[in-house]
Amino acid sequence: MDVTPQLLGTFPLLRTVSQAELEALASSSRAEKFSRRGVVLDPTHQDPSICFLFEGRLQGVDFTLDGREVGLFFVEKGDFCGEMPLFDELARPEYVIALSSSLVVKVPASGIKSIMLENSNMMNLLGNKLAVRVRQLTYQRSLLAISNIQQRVCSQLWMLCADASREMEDREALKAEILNPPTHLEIANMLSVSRESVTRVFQTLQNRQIVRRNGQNSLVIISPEALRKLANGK
Amino acid sequence: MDVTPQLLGTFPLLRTVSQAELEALASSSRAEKFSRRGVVLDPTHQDPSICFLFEGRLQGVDFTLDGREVGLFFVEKGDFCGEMPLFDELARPEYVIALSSSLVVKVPASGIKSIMLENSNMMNLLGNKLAVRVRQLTYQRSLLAISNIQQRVCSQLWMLCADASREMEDREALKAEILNPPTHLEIANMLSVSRESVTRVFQTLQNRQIVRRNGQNSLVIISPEALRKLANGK
DNA sequence: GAGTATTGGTGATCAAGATCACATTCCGAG
DNA sequence: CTCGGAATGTGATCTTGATCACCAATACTC
Repeated sequence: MDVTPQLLGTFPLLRTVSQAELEALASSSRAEKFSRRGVVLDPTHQDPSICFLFEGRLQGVDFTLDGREVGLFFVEKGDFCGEMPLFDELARPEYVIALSSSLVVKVPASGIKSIMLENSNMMNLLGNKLAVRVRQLTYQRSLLAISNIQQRVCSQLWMLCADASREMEDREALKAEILNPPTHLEIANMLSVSRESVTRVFQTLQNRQIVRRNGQNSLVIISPEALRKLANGK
Repeated sequence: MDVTPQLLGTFPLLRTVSQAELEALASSSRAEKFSRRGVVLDPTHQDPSICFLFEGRLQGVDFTLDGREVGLFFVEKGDFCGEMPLFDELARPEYVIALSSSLVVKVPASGIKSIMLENSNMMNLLGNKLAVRVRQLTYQRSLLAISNIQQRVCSQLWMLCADASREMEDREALKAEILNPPTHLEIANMLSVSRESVTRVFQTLQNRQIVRRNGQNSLVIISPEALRKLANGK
């Protein structure tokens, strides 16, 4: 499918890129469709590209030594992913799949790289992205270091909760709803605990009226305060 | 203590910075000495700085929710740390302490930031640093996801081994010696297992002639191959 | 609407590793 | 040299969560 310079210009990262450069990028880019669970980025692939998400939802995943799949981060509409090779020639640890049917624009990393070296606004956005990633990973690391399972699950829920409220641009009040919550199995894999343990934690949370399922794509946090306390082991 | 522009110029990151800019940086920098376990960087501190290590050895650390200290990465002579605030205004998750008596030069982040926006070589080095950090964290994350303790400890040893060989610029042959190895307790904290478990793993490794203590600041990997096998659960 | 895959729920058993309680060795400081 | 504090070594016990073996509900497909 064809990619127009106008389309590329709608993405925040490329807002400050000149018309001429956008045209050059557009001509070497291509739009691709992926269905649910389609592999958008594969680290083994040569010729790396940056993926701009036009429609749908993506997820960065990793694999444990024993082959389980673990969700790492989400990519929402208007955002991009695959930026690691811009800074690091070595094999990047990036696997990205589509969570729902998605439309992405793939732009070769080389093209972006030459532009970004001259464009400090872009550099800043990219650097910021990496910094956010470092913070996220550090937090995930600290989650995995928690030995008590109940705390671990609650902390993860707490993080999802915080993520959700950030997206809502509602920074003050913590939004007490998680949309499209991961399944028990997915949470279990993220935290490397057994699926059954996650289910049991959810049972006690529901019994104590701390969370509630609201249909299959919404989880309501009734009492964020109680959740936070459990997450901190009180 | 006074900082000369010449001194700053010796650091790889600042090699491409002009004399005039180095002078400006030098005048707002200061050299500081830290003794073992001194706090070099504190995230709660306002007015962030980049730390260039002139002499000694530093370590980035994090704290678990229950207050244990966990080593994350090392900073060697000639390297720098504290770069996160250059890309991210928000609270950075960086605590850096001195492992041995160290001499560092602290340069205000604001000064570096304005220079790096114009200096694409510097930008590249900084971006690369962040990318390396992301890869490291991803790997550490995957270590913590391993459920078997023996595998976990062996994987960590394997990583230390790889780190050591990278520093030696001896990329081909894996160096079979770890200098200044962490104590059992430190390894235990990194992997969030009990200190006793680490000791027991080391016992079996020594019994099987896979590793050997060589004085108190060297650990020799006699059979890297056997170690790798254990790390992969074989 | 029937059949199948996915998700969620629950008890019983079991093993790995945490915890506790020590002993020992090592090392630096005075 | 001696003292004190790390670091290491090792058994005994106990707890937690993994594993197994199911069932129930739901939703996805044909």
